[in-house]
Amino acid sequence: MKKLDILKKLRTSGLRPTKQRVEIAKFLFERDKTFHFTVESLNKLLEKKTSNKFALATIYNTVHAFKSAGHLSEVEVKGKKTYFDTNVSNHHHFYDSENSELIDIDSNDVVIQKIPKAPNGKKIKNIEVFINLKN
Amino acid sequence: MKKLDILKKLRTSGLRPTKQRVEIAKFLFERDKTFHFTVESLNKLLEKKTSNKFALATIYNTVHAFKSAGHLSEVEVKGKKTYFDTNVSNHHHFYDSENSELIDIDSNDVVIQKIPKAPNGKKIKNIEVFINLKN
DNA sequence: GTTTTACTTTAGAATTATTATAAACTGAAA
DNA sequence: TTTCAGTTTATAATAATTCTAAAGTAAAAC
Repeated sequence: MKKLDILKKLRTSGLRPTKQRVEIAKFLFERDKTFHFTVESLNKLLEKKTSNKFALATIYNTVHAFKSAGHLSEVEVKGKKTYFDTNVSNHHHFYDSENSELIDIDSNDVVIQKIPKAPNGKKIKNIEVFINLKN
Repeated sequence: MKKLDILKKLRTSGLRPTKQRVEIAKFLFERDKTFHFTVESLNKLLEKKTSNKFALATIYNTVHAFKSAGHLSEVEVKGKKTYFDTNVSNHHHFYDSENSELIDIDSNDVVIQKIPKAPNGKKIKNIEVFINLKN
């Protein structure tokens, strides 16, 4: 994803392309593979990789703004930190608790044959499959 | 589950049956349906239902002790609070984000036809299916 | 282009959930 | 009963996140 696309991505989702947002968006979205992170890990990586330093609150603000705009998704992981994922399409995860690592699973690699129907008056929004790993 | 069974349950898992543990265990395990809770919700319910009041730290200690002993399981739910479940068998969940409610799904009600193989050197520990609900 | 305006960033305080501490307490072994 | 290790408790500490309000800045209005 090129810089122009980043600007477009931000603008079309109603996010003013400030230098912080552009910098963070480039870091997050200019990559081939999907990227999983917590605010803490993102902060550390940004400190290393970019010359700019961002207030921690800015990273929280930005990540939430990106999530609300649909550019990031939140992943269910046990523990107190929130995990985010640059893959916003419908997909699943391996979770390796040894090193707290998430690995994407393509939606087509999981086939569910049978699921219960939703309770009274509710509908199914989405299904998330979590495969926990051990050594 | 009767009181004697509660005592046995605690003793056989190496937990000294103190009056706090017995009281909390009775509240958690003497019921037909499975029970989902956070430490906060459990604390509130215990305040109402029992005459005794427990230090918050005791509830944390006790819940963790029960979890370590295999009497409670932890459920993956987005957000910062930790959810626990009195159902420790292998099963799945509906999650209704409208009212932060978890509903158990019997293991047999979900059939997975195809899953990817685990990454290099890793094995699959377990599979958790999460069905998010909407209205 | 300058001014204005609304949105954004920032540092630090506040909040929330959880864990640690250390003194007092209590089951159960001796 | 005495002893002792395990437990409870109030409180302090920590960790992750959110709030606040002042200063900064992108983009609209002039």
